Amino acid sequence: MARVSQAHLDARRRQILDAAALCFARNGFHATSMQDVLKEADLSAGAVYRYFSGKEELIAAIVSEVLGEVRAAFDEAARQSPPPPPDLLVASVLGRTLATRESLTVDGVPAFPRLVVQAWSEIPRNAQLAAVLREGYDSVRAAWGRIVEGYQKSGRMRADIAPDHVARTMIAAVTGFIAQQALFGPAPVDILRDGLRALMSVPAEPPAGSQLG
Amino acid sequence: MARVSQAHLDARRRQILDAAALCFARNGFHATSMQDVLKEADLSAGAVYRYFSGKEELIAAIVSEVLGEVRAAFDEAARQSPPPPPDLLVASVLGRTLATRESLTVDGVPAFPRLVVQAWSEIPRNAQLAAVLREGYDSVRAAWGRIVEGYQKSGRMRADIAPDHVARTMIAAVTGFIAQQALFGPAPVDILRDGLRALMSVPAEPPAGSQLG
DNA sequence: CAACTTAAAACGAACGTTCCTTCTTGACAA
DNA sequence: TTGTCAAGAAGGAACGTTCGTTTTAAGTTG
Repeated sequence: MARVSQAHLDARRRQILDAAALCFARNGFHATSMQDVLKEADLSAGAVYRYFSGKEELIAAIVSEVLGEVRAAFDEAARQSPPPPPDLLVASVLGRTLATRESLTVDGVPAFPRLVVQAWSEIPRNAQLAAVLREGYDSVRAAWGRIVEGYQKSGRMRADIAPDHVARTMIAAVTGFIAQQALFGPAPVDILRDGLRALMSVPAEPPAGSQLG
Repeated sequence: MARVSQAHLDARRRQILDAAALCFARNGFHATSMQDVLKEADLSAGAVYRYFSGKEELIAAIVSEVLGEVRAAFDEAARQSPPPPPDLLVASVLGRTLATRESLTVDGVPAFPRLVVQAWSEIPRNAQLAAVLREGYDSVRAAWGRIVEGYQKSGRMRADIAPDHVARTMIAAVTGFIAQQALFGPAPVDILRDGLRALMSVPAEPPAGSQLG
């Protein structure tokens, strides 16, 4: 096989990445051997090492892809106009996240949430990945903070709390729910949306310093 | 050294566990070699293998400890009487979680949140740990569900949403914030408490089927 | 035929673990 | 109180295995 088409090269690369993602979702990055990946991809070592310089590059490629998908989901949700209320915003980013690579399953459950958790676990080890994640996180935080500011300026949300704190809280809700999916299997997005909606109906303590009756 | 006191044996065991926890928080379970642990514990292989049958047992011991601490934090928060409102409930469990093993730091930041994420990443690989986690999660979910029911019955929260959904949402918020700490370093608990408090001030969509003005 | 992909065997390094030795300790006899 | 001894904890080199990777040869296509 010589001078194959670019499409073929791309397909091979994707085939390897998909096989690796499956193995990684099953066993984690470092408990997965290259030979596991080779077997899953039904390819030989020579073939795989033509596309990736080694295991670390394979891990980095998948982590980047996963983090990129998550960030894209957050960004897309933030671009909705007009900005939906918090419960819908959170639900839409979660739905979009869980829709990525839906066909890639391990034991019948989606592999993607597990890959997200695996990616998190890899961050402390890799400064470059950490920088990418940090950049994406900061950007999402800022975008969501602006949306929260909108809530507050339009009077839909009390204004005595830093928008950034609310943004971080909403992000925590989404990522926490992704973790739940990774650990306990899939669940409808409605759970988080409704749960948030219920919380939104609870009367909170008044702002500190406010006049008491 | 022969027939040393039980206290000494316990101290050695803890010394090994602490060293391993530090290494694991730094590099993850499987990228940490036994020799890394030996060096960190300042002990020889013979010593460590007298207390643990192997690396897997070391990992299992630490994961169990970490999950146990997290579960204890959730349980303690749920035992508060009378049950605090959601923002305070969430803040108290988070505070309690982050207070565990506070002195165990890597690069100056607490190791515990990282260990939590590492534990999550290990779950798909180990059915026994998964069962332990599942049991703890279900129990916390049920306990928090009962609290939410209390909110609803006392009229502090709209009652048209399943208590379990709210419980899962609050758990997601806490775990998501733990993940943030693991990835981006420590942050005050107040962020999550205030963020939740702000969300609680947002008027939500009325229940489906409710009469429209 | 030329160019290049794939297969497969094999390599060195690093891993987890074991094994044997050395050293320490507490118990006990004198 | 002191000296001796057995028990067993710790040390550390060495083992076999497995890993990621490289190399070499065969195969395939334009």
